Amino acid sequence: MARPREFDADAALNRAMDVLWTKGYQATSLDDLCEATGLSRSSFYAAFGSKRNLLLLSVDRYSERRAPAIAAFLNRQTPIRDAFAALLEQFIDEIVAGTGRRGCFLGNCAAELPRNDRAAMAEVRRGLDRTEAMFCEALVRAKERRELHANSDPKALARFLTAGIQGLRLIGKVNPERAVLRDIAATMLGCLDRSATPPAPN
Amino acid sequence: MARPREFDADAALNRAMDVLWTKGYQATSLDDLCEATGLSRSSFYAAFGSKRNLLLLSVDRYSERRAPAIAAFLNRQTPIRDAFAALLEQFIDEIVAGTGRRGCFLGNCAAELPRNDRAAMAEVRRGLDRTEAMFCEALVRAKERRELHANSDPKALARFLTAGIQGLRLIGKVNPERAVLRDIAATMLGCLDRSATPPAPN
DNA sequence: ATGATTTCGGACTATGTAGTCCAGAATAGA
DNA sequence: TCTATTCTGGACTACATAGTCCGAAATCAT
Repeated sequence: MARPREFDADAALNRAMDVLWTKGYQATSLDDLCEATGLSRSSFYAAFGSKRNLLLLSVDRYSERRAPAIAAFLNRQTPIRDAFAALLEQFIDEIVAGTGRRGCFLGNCAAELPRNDRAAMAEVRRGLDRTEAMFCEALVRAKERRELHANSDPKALARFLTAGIQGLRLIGKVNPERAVLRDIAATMLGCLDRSATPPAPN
Repeated sequence: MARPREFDADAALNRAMDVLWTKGYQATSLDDLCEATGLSRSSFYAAFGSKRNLLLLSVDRYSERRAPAIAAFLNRQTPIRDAFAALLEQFIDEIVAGTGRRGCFLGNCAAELPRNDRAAMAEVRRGLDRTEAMFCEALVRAKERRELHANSDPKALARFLTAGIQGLRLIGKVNPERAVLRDIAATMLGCLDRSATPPAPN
């Protein structure tokens, strides 16, 4: 029994996240956020509480939106090596094209946020843990399919791939050359080959 | 024939770099820098021109200071694999201890700086290229010593290791657990083994 | 000592910032 | 229509910021 809000808080969060991702937290002003979302200051504070709180919401939203995109690669009916190759290839394509030049939002936050902001750090960590877990599950399944050696360690591989992708995307911000990124990705994938079971000779 | 300056510009730059490294560029105020260096505002501007210019100088200084530390590892008379293992181990020790929790200054800058700041990006890139080149030279020497397979690609390996270390240090900011970092480092080193020549059987 | 010259401390400016607040607009129910 | 309730625009506050400026202090050559 009152005036309904004139904006879609969910869409506003998406747009706000996008600005934080592109410009970085510190470099984004409230005016930037209000402009991007179309909200007035009062609506902004009613919806998100504070700039700092918006960051936490944005990090969460980012990893929520990112999960299905990654899952799409990992759930393909192809060898796990090919799945990761395709995933890396897409990151590289986006970097070279320019759209991927802003890096990973989680990585950017990890680099930029002060160490004493424990809540934000925890939120970033949750996001990274999430993709690591997805990687790990896919690798376990691959191991069950005998695509990986019996002595390979899916968890270690997942951790490595998570870190490696962060490294790749970070380098991409500064050095967006396909040749460079391809070298990185190819060598990374070699780690999967190393723990891969060679195709049965019969 | 005039009053001599009362401070050591070189030492001031080191201290300023340290603050930028620890707090990040945007989050560091001129007051922070003046306090850390002991300079007054006028002296600061006389010495460094601007905050932005200090950043460029700091990035350069960082990679200058970092080079010999890395070289010390790579010039050891040990197999290249052991050299990198020791290097990674040290990064991990520093992260776990806390001193390494601020990450790599170059990586932090790459993540934080706006994409349109081409000069700063170029400076960061120069720093990363420098360590990549050092890695590459060491790997070429190792290949000549037959520690690596004849078909291994030192340049690709160097690029991979540069990116991988960035990933490791980034993860370390958020997830400073030895077990995690060890998994990452161990898997990374596996890429060297893969292109290593197995010890001669005789 | 004197004067030319440079450095230093810190006050000052102009702008940008996150966050608050309220008067008026818009709605839903009576 | 009238009222209670919620939303919105934007003015406003209080403070932090990067950078400027100038009088005073310190030095060196003469």
